[in-house]
Amino acid sequence: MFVRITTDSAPRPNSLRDLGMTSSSTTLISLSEFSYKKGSEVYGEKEPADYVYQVKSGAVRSYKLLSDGRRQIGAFHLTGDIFGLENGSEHRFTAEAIVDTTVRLVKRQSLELVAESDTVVARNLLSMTTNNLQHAEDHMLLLGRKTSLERVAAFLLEMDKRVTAAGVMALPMSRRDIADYLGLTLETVSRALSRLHELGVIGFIGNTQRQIVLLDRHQLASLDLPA
Amino acid sequence: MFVRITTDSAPRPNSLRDLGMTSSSTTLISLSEFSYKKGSEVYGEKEPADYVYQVKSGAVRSYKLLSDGRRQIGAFHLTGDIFGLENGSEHRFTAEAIVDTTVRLVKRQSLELVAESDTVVARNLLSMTTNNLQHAEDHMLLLGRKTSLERVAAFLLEMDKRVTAAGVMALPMSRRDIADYLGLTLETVSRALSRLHELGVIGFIGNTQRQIVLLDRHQLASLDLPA
DNA sequence: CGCTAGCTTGAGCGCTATCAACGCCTGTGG
DNA sequence: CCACAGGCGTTGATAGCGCTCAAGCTAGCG
Repeated sequence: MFVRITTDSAPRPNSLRDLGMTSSSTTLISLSEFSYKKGSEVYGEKEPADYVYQVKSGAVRSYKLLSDGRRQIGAFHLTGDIFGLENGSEHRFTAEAIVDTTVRLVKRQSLELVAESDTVVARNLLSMTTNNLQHAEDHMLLLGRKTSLERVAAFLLEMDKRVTAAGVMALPMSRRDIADYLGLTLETVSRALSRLHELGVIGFIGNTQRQIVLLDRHQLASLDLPA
Repeated sequence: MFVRITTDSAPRPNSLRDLGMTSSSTTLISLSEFSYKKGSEVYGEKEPADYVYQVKSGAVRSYKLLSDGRRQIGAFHLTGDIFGLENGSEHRFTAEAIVDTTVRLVKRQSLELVAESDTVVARNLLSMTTNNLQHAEDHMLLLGRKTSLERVAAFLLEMDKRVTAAGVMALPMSRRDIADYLGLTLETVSRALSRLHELGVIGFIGNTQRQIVLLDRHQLASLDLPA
C-alpha cells in the first residue's frame, strides 16, 4: 500500500531506510550510525545541513538561542524520530543529545538525488515537512496563548503519546528543557507539576522525578483545553 | 533558470500561475478570482482544504481559536502571498479577510495532479511549505522568549520588508490583530508603539495610526535582538 | 563522604493583563 | 449641518501570573 499524502491520516515514514527503500529507484542510500554523549552537539544552527538523522536510541533537543542566552526548544526528538531535515543548505536549530544517543544518518544529497526521480520519496519528504509545520503551528498557539498549567498539561499529553510504556512516562529531559520548550521557567514547570500531583492527576515513581504516571488523562486534557 | 531547493536563497514561487506554468506539463490549471468583504471568512479551521489561494489585493489573517475565545494569529497574508496550502485534507487555520480582499484560487487537487508528474511543481510545493515552517520556527522563539518591546520591534521589521512603500508602512491590521499575532494584548502593543514613538524610532502619519514610518531601523533591530 | 546537579518550595517583584476612562474619526440619520 | 453612536486607539490605575532570587533537599558520583 502506498502512502497517500492527500489524507490527514497519512502515516509518516518511520525510518530513514523506509524513506529510501520503498522507492522503486535502484539508487542505494548509505546508512551509517553515530553516537553522541549526553550534552554533546549533533549540529549547530547555521551549520551546513549535510546529513539527515534518525534517533536510534536516546533523545535530542532542537533549539534556538538569543544572544543573551534565552533559549527556545522547538522540538524533542525521541526514538524513531527523523530530524535535521532542512530544505535550505543550513540548519535552523542547534541539535544536542539530551542523554547518550545513537543516531542513524544519511547524506542529505543522496536523499535529494533519489527524490529527484522518485515521487514516493519526494512525497515523503513533503509529508515530513508538513508534520513538522503542523507541530510548530500548534506550538505557536501554546506559546502565545496558553497559561502555564495548560502548557504543562499539553506537554504531558504530548509526551504520553510518545514515550509511555507500561503506563509510565520516562522523561529524558530536565525541568529546564521542559521550561525552554514551553516558554516558561523551570520553577514554574516544577510548580505546575506539583500542583498536578496535589490534584491527583499525575503520580511520580522512583526517586528521580522523571518517571511520571498519568492518573487521570481526562482531567489532564480538560486542563489543557478548558471548557 | 530553474529553482534549486538545495540553496537557502531559493526564491519562493511568487504566483499561483508560476506554480503551474513553469511546469513542462501540458496540464492547465484553472485560475479563478473571488472577493471577500472586510471581516468575512475565506475558510474555517477543520474545513476541507479544496482550494489554494493567492492574495491579489487586500490582506488576510490566519488564526486558531481556543474554546474560550483566545486567539493566536499564525500569519498575515499580504498581496502576492499564497495561503491555504495544506498537505492534509483539512485547513489547520481559519482565514479571514482583514480588509476587502480579492484572491486568486486554484483547486488543490489539480495542483496535486500536476505535482504528481512534474518535479518542478513538486519542489515548489515543498519549498513553500519549508518557508512556512521557517516562519513558524522563528515565531516560536518570539512567542516563547521575547519581551513585548522585542516582539513589536520584530513585527515592525517584518512588516517593513513586506508592505513599505515610499518609506511608509501602511498596516492593514488593527492593534488587536497585531496583539493576537504577537501573543500580547492590544494595550501592550499600543504602549510599545507609543514607547517606540517617544524614543524617536518610529513616526506616525495621518490621523489613523496605521501608517508608520521607521525612522531608525538600526535601533529597531537592536531592540528586537538586544546585545 | 563530601560535592555537584537537579528539583522543590518560599518570598517578593515586575511585566503584562485587566479594567476603565477618554479622545478621535467615521458614518448615519435627523 | 449637526448630533450621536460605534469602532479604534491611547493612557492610567490596579491586579495577578509567572519570573527572580534564595534556601534546602535528594540522589548520584567521584
